Parts: sequence; structure tokens; C-alpha cells
Amino acid sequence: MIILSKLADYGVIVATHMAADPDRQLTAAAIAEETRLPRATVAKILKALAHAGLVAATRGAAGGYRLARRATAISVAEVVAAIDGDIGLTQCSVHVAECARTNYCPTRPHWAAINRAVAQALAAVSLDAMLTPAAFAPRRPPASVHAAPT
Amino acid sequence: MIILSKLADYGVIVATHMAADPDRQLTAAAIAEETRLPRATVAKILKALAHAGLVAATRGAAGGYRLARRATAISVAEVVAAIDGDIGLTQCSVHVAECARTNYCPTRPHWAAINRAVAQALAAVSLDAMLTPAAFAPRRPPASVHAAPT
DNA sequence: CTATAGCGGACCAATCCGGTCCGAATTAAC
DNA sequence: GTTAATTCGGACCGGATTGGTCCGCTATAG
Repeated sequence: MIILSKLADYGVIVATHMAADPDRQLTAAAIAEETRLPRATVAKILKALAHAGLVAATRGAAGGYRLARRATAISVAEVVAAIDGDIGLTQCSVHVAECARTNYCPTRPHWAAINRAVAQALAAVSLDAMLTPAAFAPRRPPASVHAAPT
Repeated sequence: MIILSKLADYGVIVATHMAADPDRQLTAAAIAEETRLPRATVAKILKALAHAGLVAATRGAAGGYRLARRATAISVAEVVAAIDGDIGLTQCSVHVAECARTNYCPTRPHWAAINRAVAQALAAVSLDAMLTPAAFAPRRPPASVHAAPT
């Protein structure tokens, strides 16, 4: 299973790219070109990021986007949340009201704890950190949960 | 965004239900009834769990399922992986070969670290833990990544 | 031999997602 | 003031994935 949607994945790429030199103002077309992503899709992503206040848009001729904050102050979690919406493991975590099983489902409270761990894992990494040349990151995949990679 | 698929969510419910009294052998129909889940769906889930070796099946009349191991020895991560497949954040994490961006994408190695954190959060919780009455689990949602719950 | 129950797979419908496009609004340049 | 460039905010569509169901087969108990 893939956790992040493609769009959110692209979002991180775009945001990271902008974080590379935060002072430059880039048009959607320029970012698309430099990241090798489809132009229309990049535009859509930037819209979402702007909506969440992560990037600032300048309209009109000679307009473009730039990061609204310093790269160290934007976490991957924020970027993902801006595109995919709020992060939650189960239906229960996000739409609590709709869970008719609330009464006889003992597992529900436990998801919150796991949920927090996941959210924190994403929140702990800033765009700035994504740019650094991978120093500490291990080269091999997790290898703990693996069963059948398909 | 919801991380777990509905099916995987159900899978945890089913597995947890079985962990409640591990010595009883339950038919798929009985589990469906007791968990209030659609019978056919439960059957499908049990098949997946059996395939992964998490539950043992007895065929024929008076057959049924039971946990293959002690509830303390089965993690939520295993249940999820049995149904949704391997866990990975991005396309890169699972299908590394298909990522044409490998060369000019600086973010890739960093995903592995986040990936591990997520996997570990799921692996750290056993079915047995899911059964305990929520003692330590905080009642409030994460509140860190939240932006707009839709 | 018959009823029960899991096994394996095919199958369908619906939802979600990636991606595209277009008109409106806004600003810079001429 | 007019025109061109560029973002904004939608709607929109096709395809892929997923949730859910069903059927025929096998195996076991009585």
C-alpha cells in the first residue's frame, strides 16, 4: 500500500524545489519545467499550497509563487495536509461522528496514539531537511513490515 | 486523508475480536455477526489473514478460524500488511525501479526514514494491546498537523 | 452421503484520484 | 487606457483502485 497520494508526493517535490532558493519567485510553468512534472498538475498543487498559506502568490504579469515562510519552518506534514487533507489512520480518526461502531469497538482509542506517531514522523521533517544530501538516511528500505512487495 | 483502507481497518477489528478469546474457534459467519460487519467481506479478510499466516483455518463442517499465534505476538502492522500489502509512503518507497526521478530528486532518501517511523508505529502495537481498555491512550486528537478537517 | 465451512478466483459497481481545461480577476507594461 | 501575462477558482472527465458480492470447488464431520 502507498500512503501518500501521488499529488501529495509531487507537492513535497515542488515545495522542496522552491525551498532550494527561497528568494526567487517562480511561475508555475517554471517550476513544472524544472521539476519535470506536468504543468497543469503543478498549478493545481500550488493552488492548494497557496490555499493553506504555505506559499504566497503574486498575481498578474510577472507574478509567481514563493514560500510564505522560511524553509526550516515548513514541515512535510503541512505540505501533505495541504494537499491530501487532514491526516488520519482510520475513518474513525477523521470522521468520528460517522462511526456507528463507537460503542462496541475497543480499538478506536488506540488508533489515536498510532496516529500521533505517524503525524509526528511527518511533522518532524522540514523542507530544509529534505534538501540536505541524505547524510543520515539509510540506503536500504525498512525491512520490518515487509511481506510481499508485489 | 485516510491512511488505512477500509478493508484493513476491518481487518484489525476482526483480528482484535479474535484475540479477545483466542481459544475459541470461530466461523466467518460468527465473526461477521459479532462484529456487525458484512459477512462476505469478513470472509475475504479472513482469507487474506490466513494467507499471511496470521490465522489458522480449519476446513469442513465444524471448521472455523483461530489466531495462529498468541495475541501478544501479532502486531497491527502485520494485519494491515496482510490486507493492504506492503507499507510505503511514496511510490519510490515501494517501486523504486519505476521512479525515473531518482537522479534529480533530493527528497527520496529522506522518505525512508519517515517510512520507518510509520512502520514502527504500527509494529509497536500488538493485538493484545488493542484490547486493553484504552488506559494510556489520550482522548484528544493529535492537534499538530490539523488544518481543515473537511 | 449430505450438510457445513473454508478456498480460490472472477466479477461488478461505485468511489476516488490524477490530470486537463476554461473563464474571471489582477497586475505590469506599453 | 489598453493589452498581455499570470494566477485564481472552479468545473470537468476518464481511468484506476477499491469495496463488496458471488459462485464453483474442496475438505471434513456426522
